[in-house]
Amino acid sequence: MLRIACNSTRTRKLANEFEQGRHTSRKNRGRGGDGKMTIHPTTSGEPDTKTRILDVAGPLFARSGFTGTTVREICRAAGVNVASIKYYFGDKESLYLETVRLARALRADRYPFPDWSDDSPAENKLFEFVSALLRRLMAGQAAPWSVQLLMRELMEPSEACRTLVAAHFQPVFESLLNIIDQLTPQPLSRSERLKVGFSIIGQCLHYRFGREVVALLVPEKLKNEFGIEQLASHITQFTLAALRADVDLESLQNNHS
Amino acid sequence: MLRIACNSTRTRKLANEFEQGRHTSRKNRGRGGDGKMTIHPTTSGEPDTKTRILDVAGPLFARSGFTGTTVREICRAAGVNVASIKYYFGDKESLYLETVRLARALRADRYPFPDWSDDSPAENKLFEFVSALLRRLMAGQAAPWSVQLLMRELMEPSEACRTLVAAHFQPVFESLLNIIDQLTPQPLSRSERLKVGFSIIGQCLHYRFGREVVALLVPEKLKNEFGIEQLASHITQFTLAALRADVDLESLQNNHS
DNA sequence: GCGCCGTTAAAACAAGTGTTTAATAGACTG
DNA sequence: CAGTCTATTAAACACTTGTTTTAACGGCGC
Repeated sequence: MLRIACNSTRTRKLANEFEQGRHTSRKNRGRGGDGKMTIHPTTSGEPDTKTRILDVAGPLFARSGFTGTTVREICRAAGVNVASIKYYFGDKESLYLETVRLARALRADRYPFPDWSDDSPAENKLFEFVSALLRRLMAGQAAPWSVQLLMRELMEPSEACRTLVAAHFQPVFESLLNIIDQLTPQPLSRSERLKVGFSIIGQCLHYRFGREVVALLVPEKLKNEFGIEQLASHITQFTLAALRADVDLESLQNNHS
Repeated sequence: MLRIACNSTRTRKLANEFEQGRHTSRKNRGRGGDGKMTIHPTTSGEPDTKTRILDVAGPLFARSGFTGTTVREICRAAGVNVASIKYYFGDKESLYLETVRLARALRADRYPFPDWSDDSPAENKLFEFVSALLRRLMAGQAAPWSVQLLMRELMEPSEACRTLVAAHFQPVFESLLNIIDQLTPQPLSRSERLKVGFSIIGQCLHYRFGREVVALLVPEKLKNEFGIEQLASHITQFTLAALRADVDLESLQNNHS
């Protein structure tokens, strides 16, 4: 079971660690940022301005996206002046990039995808994978902002952090492919392997991306049969059945033109 | 095979027919719009201003969405003054609504989903369905703007036309459910039926919604194995296999807690 | 002619946007 | 204390957004 509560104190701490080696963005023409890096002038427990901005920008960007979030909104929430963004990050886009990087760092540290020991049967691993993915996708409001932000980037990556996001999701997908390998007695072709992988995460992602359609098409009284556990169970069964019977269908390959 | 070319002359004509019974929006405080409906003052072939706006707003909204499109952009493209939008539609949102309605009318008239005769085997119907859906989803730039716009609304419906869009996609989904019924010897439970339907369209939609991820995860040299025909073939086989073997898996139902 | 009416045009409006300036306060150093 | 550097502020800047005003144009009946 995944913990999805977000400890804000820990977030701030990690944000601080993270900024140490990172905060020289290319457009940083401000007087702050790079330089001799004085250790916090105020020795009180109060987090400094830069940390406060990052702390508050994450959830906002995660909720409303890049263009949907204004710098004034961020600064108001953080209780700082609008000029601080230029001072510490250069411009809005650099702040966004920094936020995505922070999200990735938080996620990698605290929410690694389960790396199951090899003794459990592959069927269980598949269920666990689907279940975990669904949980993250559907958490929505309840999910930590880092998850929301990365999911948003997964849907429509910004040009700037496309590779960053790819690097983040690649190993997840890779572990799914490994599970698939364990489920298929004879190895699939490279492209078949990928397509099966996409069929699985496609079934999962649909409940997020197509959330609105699902809500419209499922009658109210059946909604209680669409819980995460039940969906994960269905997707797992559907996939296992497809993989079991896959061999019989090779003959149908060229049935259609 | 579906025709996806968009005849602009025909579009204009339909737009005119369409406006006849429709163009009294609630916020229409302008002098034009409702009233005695004078038949085109200029008898030349040149389309009037309202039609020109609608004609040009459709593709723009389809490409960039509601907030991504500015009224000035529309008016510049249509060669009309910005005030015309208030005059004919009241405001931007009403124009957008009108555009969605027009898209729906165009789609319903010209691109009905295939309503196969009952003699062809259900397996073929499934392939045709998946193939048609994929084609519409992936057409992207090449698709008529009406399809693009409705697909956009499918992903994130505007509050205003949620029911409109639902009414549009409902019968499509219904026909998929019918195909599923024909493929399963003993009838599925109501929720199972829906879940199988979602598994199918989920696999399809993923190649649109998760387009970016797919592009990142498929190595360049395998890209040619991800054409629409091949994907449709895979999804069809995957689904058929799952449905065939579905019975054996009922026992696994309560395997996980 | 004259006024009427539907239509269009240019300009202004008010409220945003990201960004930048110039000034200020507060430390620390010489 | 003066000087310098960091940090922060209020205000302005330049621009875009949707919307609205005001005036002018052009055909029409009288």
